[in-house]
Amino acid sequence: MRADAKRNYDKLLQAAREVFRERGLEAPLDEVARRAGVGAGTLYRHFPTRDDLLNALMQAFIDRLDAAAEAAIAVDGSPRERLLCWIRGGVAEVTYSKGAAAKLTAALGDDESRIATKAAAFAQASGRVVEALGVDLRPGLDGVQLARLVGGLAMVVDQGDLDESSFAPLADVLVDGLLAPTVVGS
Amino acid sequence: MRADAKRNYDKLLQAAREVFRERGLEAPLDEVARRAGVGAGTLYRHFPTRDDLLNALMQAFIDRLDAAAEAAIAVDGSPRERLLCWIRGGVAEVTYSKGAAAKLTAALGDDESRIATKAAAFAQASGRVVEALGVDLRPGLDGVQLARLVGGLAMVVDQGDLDESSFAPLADVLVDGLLAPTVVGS
DNA sequence: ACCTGAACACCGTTCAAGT
DNA sequence: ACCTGAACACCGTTCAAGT
Repeated sequence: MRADAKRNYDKLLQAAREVFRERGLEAPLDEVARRAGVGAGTLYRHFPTRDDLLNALMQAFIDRLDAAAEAAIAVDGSPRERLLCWIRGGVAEVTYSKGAAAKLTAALGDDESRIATKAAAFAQASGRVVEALGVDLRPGLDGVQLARLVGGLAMVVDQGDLDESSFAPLADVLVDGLLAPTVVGS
Repeated sequence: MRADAKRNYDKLLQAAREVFRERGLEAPLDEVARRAGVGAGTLYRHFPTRDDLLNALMQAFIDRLDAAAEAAIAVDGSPRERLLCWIRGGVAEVTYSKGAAAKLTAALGDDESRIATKAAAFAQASGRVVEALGVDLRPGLDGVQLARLVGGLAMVVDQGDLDESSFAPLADVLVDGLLAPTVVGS
């Protein structure tokens, strides 16, 4: 890639990061080009669709999501506490940008999605938590299912601008439902 | 309301019902006006915003939701079966139109929403199920919380086009988390 | 009173002309 | 090769002119 192209590519990513954070993932793309100081055509050359731009932005997001999963697995406490840590961490990361939860959850079952690799990373991070919790979880649960539930809760938070006191009881319901019957109520 | 105005109002509702069903809740409004055979201005006179149009359409939807709640309460079986019936019925109604789940869930905590009355009806239907299940449910649960969880699951189904086999385990997680600890695992 | 539809605004997307 | 930005298309919304 030519030096000026690389520079424009980076300027677009930085501008998109700012614009999407301020105005959500449906923000006008011409604002992204304008703030990056490039023509509209340059944006479309580098990122043919909005989701391609989003996909490039999401690398850092996935890194944080992986870190949240590792942190949850490493929690020194009960299975319940480890699971709750992942649900809290996962929801917090996935709701970082308005609309991201819906896009990621939709991409979980769609290989054709432009952000399919990011959704797969979300499912894999969930899968690592599932494996770490092992027999403490209800049998048959897999990473995709857990990611869907975390994504669903994240969408509720995203749509409703829920604060901590509204979020906590919903997370509790999810945790109790996810734990193996013998552990529930302990 | 003048006779011709009433006629246009009804034609717009019928056209919107068809267009929203075919193309989702974000379908172009000029298509609604075109199919109703009226000018664009007439649409905006009767329904200043898209959500006002949606709100008018949703009356029938709320009636079906109420019926689903009554049916769940009347189920001759365990609390688990009654709750599962409501979750299945609620999700089925709320996902009837693509995008409806997200709109309704967002409106659950927003009195300013143009569909606030419909969201309130959703919460009340959930609340009736909560009351009917009484001590079988985890303590502290209210209709809004249950509606949020049903809405979250409905958004997951809506976003991912889930089939029955993918939906069932997620509904099971929710049911187990919602039941009182002493009942879980029975 | 209510309706029509042309007109304007906004934004996504393309492409001819430039460097 | 890559970039620019004018141009086109689409759709939401308004409003002057009609009935």
